Amino acid sequence: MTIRLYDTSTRQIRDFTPLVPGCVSIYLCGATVQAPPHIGHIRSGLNFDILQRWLIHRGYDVTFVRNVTNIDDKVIAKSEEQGRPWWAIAHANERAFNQGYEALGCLPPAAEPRATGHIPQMVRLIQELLDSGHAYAADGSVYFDVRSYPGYLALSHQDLAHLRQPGGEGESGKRDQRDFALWKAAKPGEPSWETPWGPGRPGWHLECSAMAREYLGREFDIHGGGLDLVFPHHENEIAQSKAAGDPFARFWLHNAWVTMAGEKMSKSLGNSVLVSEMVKRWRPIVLRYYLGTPHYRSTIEYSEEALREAESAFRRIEGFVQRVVELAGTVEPAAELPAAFTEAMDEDLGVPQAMAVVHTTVRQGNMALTADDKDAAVARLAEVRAMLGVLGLDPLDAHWAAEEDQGEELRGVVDALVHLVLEQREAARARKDYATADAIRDRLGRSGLVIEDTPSGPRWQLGET
RNA sequence: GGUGGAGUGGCCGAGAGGCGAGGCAACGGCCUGCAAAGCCGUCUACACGGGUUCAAAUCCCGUCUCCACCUCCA
Repeated sequence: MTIRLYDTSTRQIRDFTPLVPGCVSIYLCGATVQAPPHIGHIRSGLNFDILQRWLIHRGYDVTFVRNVTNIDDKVIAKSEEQGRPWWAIAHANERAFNQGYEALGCLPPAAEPRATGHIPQMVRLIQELLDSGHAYAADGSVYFDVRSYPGYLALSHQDLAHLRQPGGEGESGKRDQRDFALWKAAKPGEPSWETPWGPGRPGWHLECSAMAREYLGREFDIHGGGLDLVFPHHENEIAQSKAAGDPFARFWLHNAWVTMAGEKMSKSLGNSVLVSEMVKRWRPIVLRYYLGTPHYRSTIEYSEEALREAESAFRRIEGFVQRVVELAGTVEPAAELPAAFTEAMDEDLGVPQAMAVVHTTVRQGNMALTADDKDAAVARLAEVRAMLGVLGLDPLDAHWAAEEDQGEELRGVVDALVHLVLEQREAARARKDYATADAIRDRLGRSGLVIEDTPSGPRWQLGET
């Protein structure tokens, strides 16, 4: 069974065969760090994190590069607005992005190259494009001549003749308004780097062509990003790289966005839900479940209710995990995944169908628990852990466990205290003084503790927040 | 104007010609002193109008609504 992926350029799901057997190279367009991330940005990182984890699980040696575009018009505009250096703004936002990725359990990339750290590579690429006649310098800027590259717009299946004429404000010397800047001449006071064409800064798009080549070579397997990057960003990357002779990416994967009241969440629309805010209100693992469970090519309509549902659904899974661990101690993840799970994931990352397998396995595990079949329960937990592990959602994984550990000492103290109280309640129950027993349970409930009586005695846990 | 995407039960969310994905909520049952948790069951849906087919949520034609991109975007 091979992995199949939806390729934007062919508009169909096709078999994925890596360039180098056993190895997969991925370039993901990460952040333009002009503002802190909202949950849509992190969804993108999360979707590709799941892709990476799945490829690793399937035995590939994955090289995952996620770039940081740390210089652009908006970074400069904010710098002027706030009177802070451009690099301080870029770096603060880059840190916020990384905190977001980290909070949601995304594996760190092999490299996170920054645009401004690769000016020489960009200059080299521009020179190649000038030499081959695909680019021209004008007024200190360098533009890409879109009409010189016949494959232009193949990814988005558009026709140059049908594009709306762009406004083209502030860019002088363009031969065609549809040409795009490889290099932008510096205006007075703007950050700039010296080049043969004068001081300036990279145009958006160039950094990705230069850095993908630097880290992954002239040809690599998968290039990813949000759907809104298809045009112009990825089209322009393709034009630059292919015109310079690079075969470039073999598969193009694009994730859908998160919407608010039907509209795309975006910095410019001002309908963003910041990751830093969400992490305060929801457990990160629940956020990951919420953002990572729908199919990556489906829009997620943000809603509080859906998040609450995610919390309930995930708690059900956690409840099973906890009960088996209490019964049998820690259970290692299974080496083999259920076949249905693997089939679902192989087909363009069918996470929703894969989650259905998780839920079904949880139900079987709960049945085993009820039937006192410890071996079966342990086996189901091993499967559940393995499946959740691939999705980055295993509650027993060190990443999430560390989070819980912060309260570990306190938890021990609370446990001792609660059991002291529960002993009184058990005594009351033993003498059938249910009024007292229920009063104790209600009292604990008001403190946020949910008490469950089980055949092996009472247990407690924190209620939903 | 060009290029795409979407509309599925109370809600979320898969599927893409024939076997009720799954979850959340609700209700009924089992279990429980009562709960909780869990298990079993119930709720038979695919925007609208036509058509093709033995069979359509799925294919075709048309219509409506919403969203996105067309040089700031994940």
